[in-house]
Amino acid sequence: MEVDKHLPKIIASQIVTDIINNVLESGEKVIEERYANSFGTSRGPVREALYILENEGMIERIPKRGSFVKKYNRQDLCDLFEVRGSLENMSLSRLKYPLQEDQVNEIDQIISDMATANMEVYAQLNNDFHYKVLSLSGNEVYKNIFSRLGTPLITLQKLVLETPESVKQSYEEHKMLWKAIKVGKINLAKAVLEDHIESGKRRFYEAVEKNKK
Amino acid sequence: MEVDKHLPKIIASQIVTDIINNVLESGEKVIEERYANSFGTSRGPVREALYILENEGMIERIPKRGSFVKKYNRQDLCDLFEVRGSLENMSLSRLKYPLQEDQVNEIDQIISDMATANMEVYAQLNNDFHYKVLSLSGNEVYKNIFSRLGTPLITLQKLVLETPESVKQSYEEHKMLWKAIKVGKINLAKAVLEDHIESGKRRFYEAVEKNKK
DNA sequence: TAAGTATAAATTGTTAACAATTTGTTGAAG
DNA sequence: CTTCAACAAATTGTTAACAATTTATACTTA
Repeated sequence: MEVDKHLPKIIASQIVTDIINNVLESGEKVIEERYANSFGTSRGPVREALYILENEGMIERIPKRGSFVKKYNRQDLCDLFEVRGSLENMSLSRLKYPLQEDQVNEIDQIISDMATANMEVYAQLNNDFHYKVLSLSGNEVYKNIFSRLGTPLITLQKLVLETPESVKQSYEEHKMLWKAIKVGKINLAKAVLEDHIESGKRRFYEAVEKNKK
Repeated sequence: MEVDKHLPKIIASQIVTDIINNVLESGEKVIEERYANSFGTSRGPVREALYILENEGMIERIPKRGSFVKKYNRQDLCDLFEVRGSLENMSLSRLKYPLQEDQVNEIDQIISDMATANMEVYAQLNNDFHYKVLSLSGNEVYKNIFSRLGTPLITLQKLVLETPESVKQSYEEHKMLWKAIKVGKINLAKAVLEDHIESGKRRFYEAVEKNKK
């Protein structure tokens, strides 16, 4: 990971961490001055961080009221899955073969890392995988939109991937998808992707039901 | 139009106007102090306006370098069309009949206004139409993403809708699409939408070719 | 002239104080 | 007990000055 000296981004990343770890709860107000104090800065950079996070879909800013941790309901999260999948599906139509070797190697590495990753790491690798696959098409617009959808999904992947079995199943799906892409079977890849999205949604619903109890 | 007293939004809207009217050219640097002076404010609110516009895809902010009017190439714009269409397509699957009467009336009104609108107004109405259609599904995530794609498209619609004939053709397409939605023929609507996207892209390419000369 | 370097100017980043607004609290009136 | 108004506290919005950085300019040297 590269170190980013841009202060607002550092603060933004800390806020995301706090959201993931439930230091900040869903719907909670994020008070500028508190983060300013905890970083020993003024409110300016915190403000900018909040704008960045609004862009990433983690924060909802209401003028003169404040910034709140964005609440997603079940439907919202399924929609995020769905839109992300749809973008990825479209990007598959754009692939140019042969694929670039370095990009292939990167994704190979992600798949390989997935095999032994714990839940937290897996959630991040999962996001990386989908981002890299989308990036294969070289499409800037898709990449841009994707990166705006990804962050909320990472935070919820932890919930979805509750059991080792669901991680295992997700892993197998990724391996299958990647194989289909590598050998250029686009239509197969699209079908696998569609299945992957469906089972992702299903796992998500199951996890939510479980958490209710 | 409602008056918004939130200063950064007012400034943001002025910057968008300047971009549309080519007062600010594509790729040009937007200097904070100039807008601060022209509004008689400090740089703070201008800064926030630029954050907002970054979120809307109109501005690209590069840390410590500045804010630039975002450049879109032909491929980017086609992709924006495509993603917007894809979102709209997905939302069509979510429609619940009977449609809400007030929403139907609003869209009827837009279609009606389109008949006599000039190019500038038409571009805005066009965006409104697609947004309202998407909103019929009540899907917050789709609406959210859509509103992040829309602004750059408005600015370019003026280019696409150069001739009265292309406006006329676009108008007929919208009428057809809306009719199909109203009578609940979703699959027909999807087909019409797909055509609409394709012809939109085609008109865009033609416009670009023309402008080259 | 060309390339590189020191300097100056312009611009963005950050801060701390103040203004405006919203939110919370208390107490009086019904 | 509830409702409402006045006040107090907390928080966001804005400002102006200063710091850090980038960009432009002029100058030196080969």
